[in-house]
This record gives sequence, structure tokens and C-alpha cells, in this order.
Amino acid sequence: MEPKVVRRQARGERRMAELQDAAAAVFAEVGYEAATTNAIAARAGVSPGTLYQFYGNKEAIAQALADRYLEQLRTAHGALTTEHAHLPLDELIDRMAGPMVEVNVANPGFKALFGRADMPERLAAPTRAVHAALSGRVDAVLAARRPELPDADRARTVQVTMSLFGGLLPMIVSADEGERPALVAELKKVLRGYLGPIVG
Amino acid sequence: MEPKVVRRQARGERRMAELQDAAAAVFAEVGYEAATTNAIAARAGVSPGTLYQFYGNKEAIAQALADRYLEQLRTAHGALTTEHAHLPLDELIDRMAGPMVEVNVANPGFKALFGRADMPERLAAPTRAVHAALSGRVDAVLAARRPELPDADRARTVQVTMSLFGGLLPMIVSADEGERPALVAELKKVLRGYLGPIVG
DNA sequence: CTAGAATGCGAGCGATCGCTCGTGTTACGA
DNA sequence: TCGTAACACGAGCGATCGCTCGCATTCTAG
Repeated sequence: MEPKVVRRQARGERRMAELQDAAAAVFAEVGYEAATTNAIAARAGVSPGTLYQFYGNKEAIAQALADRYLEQLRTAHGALTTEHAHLPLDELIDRMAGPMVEVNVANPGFKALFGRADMPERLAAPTRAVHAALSGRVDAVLAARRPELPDADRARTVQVTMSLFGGLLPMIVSADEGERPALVAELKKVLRGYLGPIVG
Repeated sequence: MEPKVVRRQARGERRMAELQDAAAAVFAEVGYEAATTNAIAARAGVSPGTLYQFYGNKEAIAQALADRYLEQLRTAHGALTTEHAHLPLDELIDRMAGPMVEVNVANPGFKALFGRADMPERLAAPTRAVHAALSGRVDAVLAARRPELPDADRARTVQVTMSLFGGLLPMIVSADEGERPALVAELKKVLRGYLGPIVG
């Protein structure tokens, strides 16, 4: 239908991407709460007014960023489906943890949006979609691997697994590059040690 | 020496304890960053000026609260020394995790002060002492149990163990009472699965 | 070429924050 | 009893926040 993208629209979309990049950088540096919209706009090289041309409020930027991360996770995790549920546990863990670590390291803003279990409602909103998508995927794999596991137990296992990622990923992301592989190995040890007896 | 406590001093100390209680409640509800000193003062039933009579700034309250928690941990953890390093792993884990869970559940404000690995400096300050004390204790026990473990490996194990607590305790604290014992059991499973192969 | 839509600016609004200060009140030592 | 120090109040200061708005600039459609 449209032979070429509307040129003016292109400028706007470029700005939106720049604003998301700036938001990710600021979130990574000071966290979501302490990040100010003025700082994000300044980091993107635009005025506050321009920021609000594209995003109605601070949460909307976080939401857009979360959507972008979710998309990256989807493609990075693409190879993980219920078809892979019966792989050896080590391999399954690699397929779960590998993409998560990659996406987190490539996007230092991610961890600021990856909520803890007890976040106040107002903070949790932008992260809910990401959290739900990841939980759902883990839950599906576990259900396929151990269909006889009661729902309540599986739900608890998923909850704990998510909290393990939430607890260890920030540490991995903020570690310096030399130490990181060893910490990733520890993450996999944790997952193996916990999941082994349950879905081994 | 003093047949009775100085009465006026007593009123002040009472106020200070009330302010710490109020701060703990507010921290538990909205987190450390979003907690306002005016809200803390109001919760304690005093004016902002009174709060600042006893605590020079917001961080000082957090510090006082952290000190109180540290003291509770010290007594609760009293039974855990390097003498217990060679207990069966299950028992050792009980002695580590039990008091931590108890103190966290009894003090819902604790988790707001129990820092993540990547906290910006300005947030991490009040929690540093608590974090250092706990890390030190875990490190001492591991060193006594596995003296042949290289320092770097042990340090990494301690770091991961602390992050496991940091990731799982908020979940446990915010769970409703009925579900909590099951989640505590999961925490111990995680610790056993991770620490078993290392310090079995 | 031009009307109008999309994009951009930045001073500044209203709200809220951590915190102060002038002033009163309470309790203790002498 | 009374002078003094500790305690308490609360309006409000200066800074900063998220966000607005009036207006300028850039581009596109017709």
C-alpha cells in the first residue's frame, strides 16, 4: 500500500527510539524511580516537551522499553518451546538462562524494569508484561516436562525460579566482564541444584 | 550509678523508637526511595521538626533501623558460629535461613533495606553494614567448612548466597501466611541444591 | 506555493520533597 | 521555685519533580 514510509513519521520514530535508548541508559544508572523525565530528554538531546510529544508520562516510556525488551526476549528465546521440555536438564537450563543473560547484559536498563516480588503497584505496572511472559514460558516448559506435578507446586516452582533470576541477574549484569562467566556458571548451578530434584 | 533513668532522656528515646517503627512501616509499604520523612513523622504522630530533632536526615533513620535489625540478627543468629560449620548441611542451612526468615517476617521494613547487588551508591549506604555483617558470617562458616576452597571461589559463593536471600526473602515476606512455610522450604531447597555440591 | 500536520523548544506551573527555624511546652537540677 | 535544656510544633523555604503550553520550525499533501 505505502510504497515508502511517510518521511515525517520516520523522524518521529527515530526520536522515539532515541528516547527509549536514553531512558534505558538513565534507568540503568539510577534506577527507575530516581530517573527523571528531564534527564531522559536531556540524554536524548531533546527538550522535555519533545519527550512528552511521544510519551504521555514516565511510565509510558518504561512500558515502551519493556515492550522492546520483551521482543528481544522473544527472538532470543525463540528456540525454547514445550518441544524442548524433555531435553537433558543442563541443556534446558542453558536455553533458559543463556538468552536471559544475553539480553540483560546487552540492555543494562533491563534489570531496572525487572521487578522484585514486592514492588509497590505503581512501580510494577511496566514490568508486569515482561514478568508474565517469562513466567508463562517457564510454566509451560515445566508443565510439559512434569505433567503429574500439582498446579500449586508448579506455580511455586515458577515463582521461585523467577525470583532466582531476579536476584542473580543484577549481580551478573553489574559484574565486570572478566568475572561474569563465572557468575553465569553459578547461576546455572543454582538452577540445576534447585530444579534437578523437582523436574530432573 | 543512676538509680533511675533520666526521665526526659526517656521520652526522647521513646520517640526515637517510635520513629524507627514508623519508618519501618513506611519503608515496608512504599520502599525506601518513595518513603518521605513527612510521612514517617506523621505515622509516628509527630511533626517533621520533631523527627529532625533526633535524626539529621532520611538516611540517618534508615541507618538506625538497619542497626536495630543488625542487632536482632546478631541475637537470632547467635547460635551460628564457625563451631557449627561442620554440622550436616541441612542443619547448617536451617541455622542460616531460619533466623533470617524470622527477622524478615517480624520486620517487614527489613527487605526495603536489604540491598540488591546493583543499588546506586546513595541507596546502598544504610544497608552496607547489614550486608557486610551477613556476608562475613557466611564467609567465615564456609571458610571453616571448606578451608581448601580458593578465596575467589568462596567469595563468589558468598556473593551468590547473599543474592539468593535477596531474591527470595522479599517473596517470602510478602506472601500470605499460609503459603509462607512452603516458600521457606523452597528457599532451603535452593540453598541445599546450590551449596551441596560446593561445601556438601 | 501554501495550508496544515508533525515535530521541536524551553520557560515555567503546581505539587511535593527533604529539611529549617522561630516559637512554644515539658521536665529536670539546683 | 525557677532557670535551663530537651522536646515538640508546623508553616514554609529552596530545590526538584513530572508535566504543560504557547509558539517556532520542518516537512508533506494537494
